[in-house]
Amino acid sequence: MSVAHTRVTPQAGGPCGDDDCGIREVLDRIGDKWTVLVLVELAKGVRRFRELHRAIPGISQRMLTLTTRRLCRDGLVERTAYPTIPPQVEYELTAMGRSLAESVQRLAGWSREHKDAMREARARWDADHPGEA
Amino acid sequence: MSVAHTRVTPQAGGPCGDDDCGIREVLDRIGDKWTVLVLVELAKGVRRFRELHRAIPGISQRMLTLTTRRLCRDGLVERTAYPTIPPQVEYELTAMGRSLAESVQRLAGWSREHKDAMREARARWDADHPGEA
DNA sequence: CGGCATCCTGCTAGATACTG
DNA sequence: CAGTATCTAGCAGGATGCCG
Repeated sequence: MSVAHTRVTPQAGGPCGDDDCGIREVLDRIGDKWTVLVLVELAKGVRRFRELHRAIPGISQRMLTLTTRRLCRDGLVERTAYPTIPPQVEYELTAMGRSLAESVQRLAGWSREHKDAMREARARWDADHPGEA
Repeated sequence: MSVAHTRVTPQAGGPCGDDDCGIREVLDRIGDKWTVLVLVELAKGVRRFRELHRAIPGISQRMLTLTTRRLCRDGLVERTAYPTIPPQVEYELTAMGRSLAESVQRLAGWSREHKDAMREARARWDADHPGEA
């Protein structure tokens, strides 16, 4: 994801000008390591910070904070903080966020359908190309 | 996108075990900086190396080579080399590759539909949060 | 033309420690 | 509990030069 994405600066009307620029735009948002996982978890319902943290094994507090913040900034997630003690913060998908989560899950569907075929293709390729790391 | 993705090691049956693992799998393949652009360009038809290079502004030879190779390895692209002089290599989507390109373009559609809404959301957020980089 | 090898850099994200 | 701050490493990706 973001993948160090130093914007591709697609000049309008250029070769890739019309149909792929949109793609890079989404990928700059969901292409990173954690965003989709948060998205999918929130698609199941409202979640507190801690709950997200536990639901997504391996994510650090820092990355969860950064990821949720970016999602909020883009209007995909709504953050509600209750000034209780101890503090309590709830995250919830917005309508747009739910819509994105759906699209993303459709892509996940593709992945599940073709996972085996890809695994086989890779095995075949690796067999034919012995000199690979 | 590969995004330095050090595999999330999702234990089966875990909290995110069922519906997101598939997502990471695709994103590990299309989440990087160039894959989707190549995919989309090839969706338009057979392309030679040079043609791809010109069609995707900003990509380096190295990254184009790496990207096409990964796509070949995964069975999404077929590579045909003609041993002419000078050499000539053609790239073409496989059936699976076309199917993925379609899914990806649907996601791009989402992006185009919501681009403005996200831009506005971001503007609003930035206005409300002055202390940001 | 198409591709590989090498070096170098900047960003992403992990680890750790500290606050309200 | 829900963050923030800092420091660091590792890798993606850019630039350049050579080969068949």
